[in-house]
Parts: sequence; structure tokens; C-alpha cells
Amino acid sequence: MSIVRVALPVPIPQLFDYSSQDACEEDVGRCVRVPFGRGEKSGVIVALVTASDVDPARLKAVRHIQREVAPLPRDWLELVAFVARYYHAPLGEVIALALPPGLRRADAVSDRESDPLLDLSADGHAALAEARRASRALALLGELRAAGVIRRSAARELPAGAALGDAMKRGWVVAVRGADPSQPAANRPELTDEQRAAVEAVSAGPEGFAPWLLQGVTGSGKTEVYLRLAERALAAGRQVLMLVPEIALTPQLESRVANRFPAACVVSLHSALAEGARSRGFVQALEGRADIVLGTRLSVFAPLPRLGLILVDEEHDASYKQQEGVRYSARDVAVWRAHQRKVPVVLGSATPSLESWQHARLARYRSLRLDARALASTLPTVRRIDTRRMKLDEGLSPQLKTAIGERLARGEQSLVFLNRRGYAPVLSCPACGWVSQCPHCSANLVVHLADRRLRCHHCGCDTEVPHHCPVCSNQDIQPFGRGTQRIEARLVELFPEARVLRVDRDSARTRNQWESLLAQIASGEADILVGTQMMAKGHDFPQLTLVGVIGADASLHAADFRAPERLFQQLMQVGGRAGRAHLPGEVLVQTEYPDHPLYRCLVKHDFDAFAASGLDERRAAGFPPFSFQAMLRADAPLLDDAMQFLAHARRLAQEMAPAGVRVFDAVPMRLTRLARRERAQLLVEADERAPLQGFLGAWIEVLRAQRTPRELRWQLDVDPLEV
DNA sequence: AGCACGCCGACT
DNA sequence: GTCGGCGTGCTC
Repeated sequence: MSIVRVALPVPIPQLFDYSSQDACEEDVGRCVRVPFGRGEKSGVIVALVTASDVDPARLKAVRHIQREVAPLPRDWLELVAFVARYYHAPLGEVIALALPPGLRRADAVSDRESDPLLDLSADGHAALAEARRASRALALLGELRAAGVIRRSAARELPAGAALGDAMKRGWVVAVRGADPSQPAANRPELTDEQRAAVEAVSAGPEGFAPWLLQGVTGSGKTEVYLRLAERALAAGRQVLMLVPEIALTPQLESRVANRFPAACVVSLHSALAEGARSRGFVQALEGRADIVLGTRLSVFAPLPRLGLILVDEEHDASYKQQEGVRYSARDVAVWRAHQRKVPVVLGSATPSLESWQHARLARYRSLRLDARALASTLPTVRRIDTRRMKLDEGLSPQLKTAIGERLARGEQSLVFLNRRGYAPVLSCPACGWVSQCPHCSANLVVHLADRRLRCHHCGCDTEVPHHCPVCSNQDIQPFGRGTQRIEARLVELFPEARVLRVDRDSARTRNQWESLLAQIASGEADILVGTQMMAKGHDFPQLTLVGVIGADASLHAADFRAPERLFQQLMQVGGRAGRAHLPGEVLVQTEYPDHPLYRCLVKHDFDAFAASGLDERRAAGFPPFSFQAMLRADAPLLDDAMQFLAHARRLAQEMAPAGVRVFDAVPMRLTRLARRERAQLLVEADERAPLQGFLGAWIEVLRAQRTPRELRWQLDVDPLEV
């Protein structure tokens, strides 16, 4: 009889002990089903203990230990324990988030070798040689012979892939083992000197943990560097973890990786995946059968016994930070994990986060640079259009209209970038001052003229556009401001011969819509694109030579100290869409602040100057990375409840906080009301991480013990992105 | 988080 | 007299 300690997905920071007839050390890391309260729950055994604090008579017995799957290794348990500690979340909740739901429930994981390597058998070769007449199966054999060893999933994609089942039944195609997963496809591109230098540097780097910052402008070929590094890791028999911001936006990366390493087992992991597929990928990683795990932030938790390299693409991207529940940063966890496993980690970006850039400047991270574009020889020309004393046509300057007209005449594509979807951000009555306010949020309802709806972009509230003012019945209510739909409408009027395509979350709601838009753009079926930040993310549009940026000034004076950084990253990223292949690109930025340092740096493509001055400002203001922050947020139907809780938390903090930990005032959040809940926050800051972490642990413990109004929710955000 | 137990208002 | 409100407390 033994006692196991189990982490369960409950929001309390306790572990639960159970008795078991036959549990042994081997079972640590295994999923279990246990009786809990009146029902049953699934969790993970995190330790085998000799004695429990609980009266042995009250220990319940484990119902079932999942022994079909290998146990989660020790280093994985350490990883989730670290995340629980650092983000002050219960271990069981971290484990619940890190494990695929099906696996934790200890469901059977079917189809262990789901995607075997296939090759022609001797019979297959003979059949092909003796072929007299054409058949679908023989056509497939020909294709397979040309492809060499290939995964079943890839074989199905071949032109004659439909005949695969038939060919396997005849024994012409068989599963094989032992092909070299690092063997790349034959047609890999030549490296530029910079790319080669970067690959060599990482390869020649120190054994064990080494963090690298790969700073490479858009189009400089960072992905090729990742692939070469992956190739080397695979050749050494190691696994590669590659993190990307949003896999839905990068299906081409997925196929690029798979095509480069046809014999490797490439697993992609993200939350949109069906439960079974996610469990299967996780288990393949766990059992060491996956060679490359490619995925979004949650794949940082994939167990990888042979881990040899971690890659974080677009490391500055905000989607690495989970914005609910356990608010972890997958990028930061990736660096910790690389340290734990003594492997190199490469953070790549054209516009690194100032935190990472500062690490590189202080030589805590090693620097890699790709300054030349791999394909086009020059960066796009960036020009500012001073709109201060200018008559704009629905937000469009004469220069921008002229530039679009020129592209149209040359058969090239233009993009008008505007980070605001809908037709107009607000509908208003000039007579009585009524504005279309969301009933549930402190935000305006956005006019969507395409389907005549008023929508809240925060809570999803959706009503019909009224025909007259709901207050004074004035018929002459007007949309104010501009969104993508309005710009699209004006462009259609201005350029009736052009094919105008709008690309935003409304026009690309599903993955299919998005892919069909991409296909339309790629095949040249569009002349003018109007798009939001969706357009900024890594896609190549060879015909696109002009990017017009409108309405960017709004982010210049935003309250959040990271707003300029995000704007710069966004503009540099969207600007990078212009002028690939062999056509020079141009970026026109409409602004009322042409002399603003941000735009001056942008014109010169000088991210370093921008980062340096941004860091100076942060140093002066004592912001990260010169301090460490945590945000306590509370929300309730009544603002007063949230504020009172935070005021109380603040008094507690002032009593408990050691020297060096600064406690700010509780304040309502910028978007105070969201979906009928009023939100407020309290910032805590320190110059050193250790005293802050120590304080947070004690503070949270006291706060958890408080009784709070039933409707009040609160959570702690360590290293918040938005303040 | 669930889900019990446990004391105060409007209903058959 | 009960059904049901949600405050409080526990779950190995």
C-alpha cells in the first residue's frame, strides 16, 4: 500500500493524497482518476510519499492509473511546478492547461503510430517495372518512387494519393522504419552570408544553455536559419521545439517545415486542434517519436525527452502571453526551459521586445543579425505624409491616392493599412449628441454598414443600425470616423476599375475564408487591399509594392507605455509586406506628427535607435525591464466592489511589502466596463525580481483566505503586458 | 471550481 | 407548514 500525491484541476493551491494498492516510483507523472468530493476527477501523480498530513483513514483510493502512456518525465513536472510558482497559480491548474484534455481524462490514446513512413516494397518496384497499362495505383508508385521515403499523410497529398490504400493492400507500399529524420529535402535554398554566419554561430556556441536573439528584418530569411538549425539538431538525434504566435495565420510555415524534413515526424500543436489529434501529438512528443513540435504558446509544455533546440519565432508577439487564467508568457517559459534542459534557445524577430533587446545589449543574450533582405536587395522606402494642413478624402491623402493609381497602372498591388475594422467607430446624432454606446461595455458600438449592424468589438453585442436617433428621433444620424469598410467603399468609388479586397477579422472569419483571401491575393485577383493587422503577419505577397498607413497616430499617445513599441513593431511588420521579389517597395505613412521620433526611426528602418530611445524612456520612468511588475485585477458588476477589494488588498500590501516593493493606487481599468463587469487594477512593482516574488506569494495567500462578495473575481498577472 | 450544508422569505 | 435564495466551507 502506497500513498500518491495528486495535482487536480481545482483553483486552490493544494495537492491531494490518495492511497493505492500498487503505485510505485514509476507512476510519478502518470495521469490518474480519483474520487473527489461527491464525484470523480482526473489529475497527475506528482509524488510518491511515505506519509500524508491527512489522517490515513480519510485517504481515498485511486480509481485508475493510466499506464498505457509513458509517465510525464521529471523535468516536465519541474517545468509546470516552476510555472505554478512563478505565476502564483495552483499546480493542478497549470497541469490542466499544459495537458491535452483527453490525456488528463486518461482516455485511451489510439493509433500510436498514426503517420508511419512509407516506401515501395520489392513487389512495388517490380510492379512498377513490369507495368503494362496505366492504373491509379501504378501512377502513385511512380510518384512515391520519385519522392523517396515519405510520411503517410504526405503520400495521401500526392496527385495519385487516393490510391494509397489500394497500393498498401497489394503490398506494394509498406511502412518502413529508421529513415534519417534530419535528411532535408533536396531543394533547400542557398544561405546568404549572414544566414550562414548565424547558423555557424549557434552551432559553434557553447554546449548547453545559450539564449540567442536573432534580429532580422522582414524578408531576411529568419525561417531558413531556423530550418538549418533544426536540421543540425535532428542530425544529432535531438528534438526541436518551434513556437509561433498563431498557427492559423501560418499554415505555410507548417507545410514548409514538413516539406523540408519529409522523413521527420513533425507534430503541430495548437488549441484549435481536435482533442484526439492534440493528445496524439502530445504523446508522440512525450515518447520521443516526434522530431519537431511546431505550435502556439501551449506547445511550450510539450514533453520532449530528446529536446535539443528551442526556436521562438516573432518573439515580441503579444500572443505568447496568455491573457486569462494562468497568465504565462510562453516566450519566457521557453527561455527557462532551455536553461533547465541545457539547450540553446533562439528568439527571432525583426522588432524584438525591448526586454529581449536589452538582454542582448547587456550580452545576457547573444546577438545574431540579419540586416540584408534575402530576396529583394533593398528595404522599402518609407515616407511620411504630413496631413496637418491637408484636405483628406475619407482619410486618404492625395499622395496616397496618386501612389495607388500608379500601382494600378503598373499592375502591382497596394495595401491600405488601418487597424480599425467596421465602417465607422461610432454612430452619433449631431442634434442631441447621442452616441452608439455599448450597453455592456464602456466602449462605442461600431457601425458595420456591410450588414447594417452596430457591434461592440469587445463583448460581441450586436444590434441593428437604427434609422433615426433613439433619443430625439432625428433622421440625420451619422457615422463618425473611419474603419476598413469605409475606406474600402471609398476606394471602390475612386478606382472603379480596380478589384478592391478587404482583409480583416470580418472578411476572414474562418480559416477557409482567410485562406481563400490569401489565394486571391497571391494569384493577383486583387489590386487594392484594405486590411488590419491581420495583413501584417508573415505572408509574402510578391505583387505588393505599396503600403499606405492611415490612422496610426492614435497609438502614439496611448496610455500604455508599451503602445509605441507595439506601433513600431506593427508598422515595421506591415511595411515589410511591400516590395518583395524583385519589385522595390514603398511605404507611405500619413501622420500629423511627421517629426515624432518613432516615425523618424521608421523612415530609417532603425529599430535599434528606436529601441535605445524607448529604453531610455523606460529607465527614466522606472518601467520594465528596469523594474518588475505584477498587476492585481478585480472585476465585479459594481465598480465599487472591485475598488473596495483592491483598496483592501493595497492596505494589506503596504503592511506586508518589504523595502523596494512599491504599491500603487487601485484604479479603474482603461476599458472599465466590459461585458457588464466593472474592472479595476492595482500595480505592484520592484527593482528586483526576488523580493517581488516573495511578497506576491505571501500576499496571494492572504488574499485567497479573504472572503469576498460572491460576484467579485480577481486574478494576479505577473509581468503584465498591458498596464 | 463544484457541491454540499445551513438559515431566512413567498408559495401550494 | 415547505421550496429555494445564496453565504460558507470543504474537497485527500
